Amino acid sequence: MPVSAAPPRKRRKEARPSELTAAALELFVEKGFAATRLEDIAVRAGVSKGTLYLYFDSKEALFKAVIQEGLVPALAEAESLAAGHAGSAFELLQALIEGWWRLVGETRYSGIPKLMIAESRNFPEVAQFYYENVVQRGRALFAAALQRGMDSGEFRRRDVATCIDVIIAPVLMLIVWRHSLAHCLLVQQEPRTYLAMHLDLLRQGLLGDATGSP
Amino acid sequence: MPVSAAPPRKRRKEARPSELTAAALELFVEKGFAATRLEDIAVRAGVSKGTLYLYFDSKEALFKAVIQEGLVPALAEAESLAAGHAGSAFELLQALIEGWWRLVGETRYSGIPKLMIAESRNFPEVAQFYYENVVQRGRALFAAALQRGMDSGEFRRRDVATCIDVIIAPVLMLIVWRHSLAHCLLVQQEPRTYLAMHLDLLRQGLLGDATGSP
DNA sequence: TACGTTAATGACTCACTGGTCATTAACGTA
DNA sequence: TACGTTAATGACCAGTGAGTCATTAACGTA
Repeated sequence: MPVSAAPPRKRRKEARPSELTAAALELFVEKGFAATRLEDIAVRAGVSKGTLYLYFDSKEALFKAVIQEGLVPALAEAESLAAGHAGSAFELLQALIEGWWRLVGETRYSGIPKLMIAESRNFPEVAQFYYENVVQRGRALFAAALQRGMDSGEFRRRDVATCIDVIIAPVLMLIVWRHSLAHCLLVQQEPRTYLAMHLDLLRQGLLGDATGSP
Repeated sequence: MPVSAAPPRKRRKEARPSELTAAALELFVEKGFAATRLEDIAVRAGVSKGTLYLYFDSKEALFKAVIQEGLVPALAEAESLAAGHAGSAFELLQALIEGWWRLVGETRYSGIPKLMIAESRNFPEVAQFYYENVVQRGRALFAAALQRGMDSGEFRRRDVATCIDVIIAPVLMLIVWRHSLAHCLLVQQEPRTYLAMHLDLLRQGLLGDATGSP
């Protein structure tokens, strides 16, 4: 009887890839691409390093898979959410921010923006993909809401593209913050309070005279 | 006569450290800590790797020096700028954001927030330093402006701590964006336009009834 | 000019990790 | 139960890069 027997192997071809990308996401977000060891990813996924190479050609291929799977589903859901919305433009904006928090902020995928910020310049192709398939689609979602509000006179007229980025920044910063400095500080700000404040300021900032003075 | 003579050495004990931290800052911001080679830093600073070790004990020590020198002087300048300001609270806010852009956004130090976002969790001690000596001091600057505006009735009453973070987020995001995704896209947004939009939305969001309805 | 001090160098070491592959064993099937 | 397929393993290899140190040469001084 061996003192410490190796745990019995399991053959789970179907489940491995997603378990590996899940483990990789966590570690890439925490440490960054270069500082993450494949060995650690494998261990976290409950396999050996060799197994990882059955499913991914290289460390970089694994990284690409993590980004490609990451936010695209959440975005699709957000798009259908927006399509089925019936309230005012501001309520839609509110729903989008709320949805962003529920679909991304509270999930493990909230780490992806931090990861892309850190690694964009090391992986321009991945950055390109992320820009086209996440950033632009996310912007379009907010842009539609803004445009609708301006056309109906609910919002003041402003440059939509610029306006979007200003509106999204606090929402993005919130999750980036929680995955970076906040992790070392135990000074957890309450996310809902923060988002409510953002919407409160926004309500006054967007609503108004409707004259569209530039 | 040697075909390719090594360039003559120069003895410049005083200048080396700052040249090394400058080179290190650029490369750490671009690639991250782990993916940056000390050899590359040395070459960019015009010295050999051995020389680097005359001035810094280790790669991590160099990193700490980069962060510690980085934003502290700019912050001191911003503090004196705020102390000498005489206009309305909103004008002070405007001046702070303008100053932030001039003193940080347009300099090489604008990369530091991106760097800290990427590396905080790998260097909790450095994160702690950064939080206490940069984040908190920066917040205090904005907090004073906000508090003044609320006390005088210029701004609506809101929770100052939360409000600050919402206000700072777009300003921070602007420079983070420029050091990450924007670098791969050539889709350069005009920073001044963006900041003007932020202030425009803010003016409406902060100013108002002064009744302080929560 | 000759000499001593020390800034600067770059070849070297060694630990580490991405990637490989021969071997092992889990599981379905006959 | 016996056997074949293939998922899984982990020892191994090779390239890389942080950190060292004996040697070199710049510069101030006598």
